[in-house]
Amino acid sequence: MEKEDQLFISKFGNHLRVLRLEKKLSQEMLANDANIPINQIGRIERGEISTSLNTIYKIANALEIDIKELFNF
Amino acid sequence: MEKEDQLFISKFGNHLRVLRLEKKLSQEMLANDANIPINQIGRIERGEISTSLNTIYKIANALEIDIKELFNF
DNA sequence: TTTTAATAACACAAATATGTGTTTATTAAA
DNA sequence: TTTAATAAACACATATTTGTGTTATTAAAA
Repeated sequence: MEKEDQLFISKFGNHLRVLRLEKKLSQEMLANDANIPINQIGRIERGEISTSLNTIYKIANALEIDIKELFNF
Repeated sequence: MEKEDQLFISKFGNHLRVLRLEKKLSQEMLANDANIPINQIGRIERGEISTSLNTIYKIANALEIDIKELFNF
C-alpha cells in the first residue's frame, strides 16, 4: 500500500476512536453492537487494515451516526 | 452477507455510477485515473463486492470529489 | 500490591477483495 | 450491417480482511 493511502487509513482509524470515545463505548461494546469481532475495532483504529464498506456501514449504525461522519476529518 | 448490508452495497454502487457518469468518465478512464483494475469499477457499481476503504479513497480522488460525496445517497 | 477493565499483539483458517486476462453482450455510430 | 466503444461476465491466482482464539500490556481502582 502506498504511503499516502496508509496515512488516510490511519487518520480514519484515529477519527473512529475519537467518535467511539465520544459515545463512551469500549471497543468491546461497539463490536457487540455492530456485530463484528472485538479485535476488528482495534485493528481499524490502529490503522492496520483497510476495512470494507460493509464493516464501515455496521460501525456507523452501531454508533448511531451517518456514515459521512466517519469521514469528517 | 445480510440482506440489509447487501442493499447498502448496491446503493453505493448505483450512486458511484451516477457520479462517474456526471463526470463523463467511462469505467476504464476512472479505473486508470484511480490506478485500479478496470473490472473493479464494474464490480463495485454492480454491488458485487464490499470494497475497501483504500479503494474508496482512490476513487474519490480520481473523481475529484470528497469521500463524503460517495455516501450522499 | 492485587485486581479488574480495556486494549494491544499474536497466530491461524476461512472468506472475500484484488489484480490480471479473456470472452461475451450491449449500444451507438458509421 | 459493420465497426468501435463500453460494460458485463467469466476464470484464476494472489493479497487482504474477517472471524476466532489466546496471551501480553497498560492503566486505573480497590
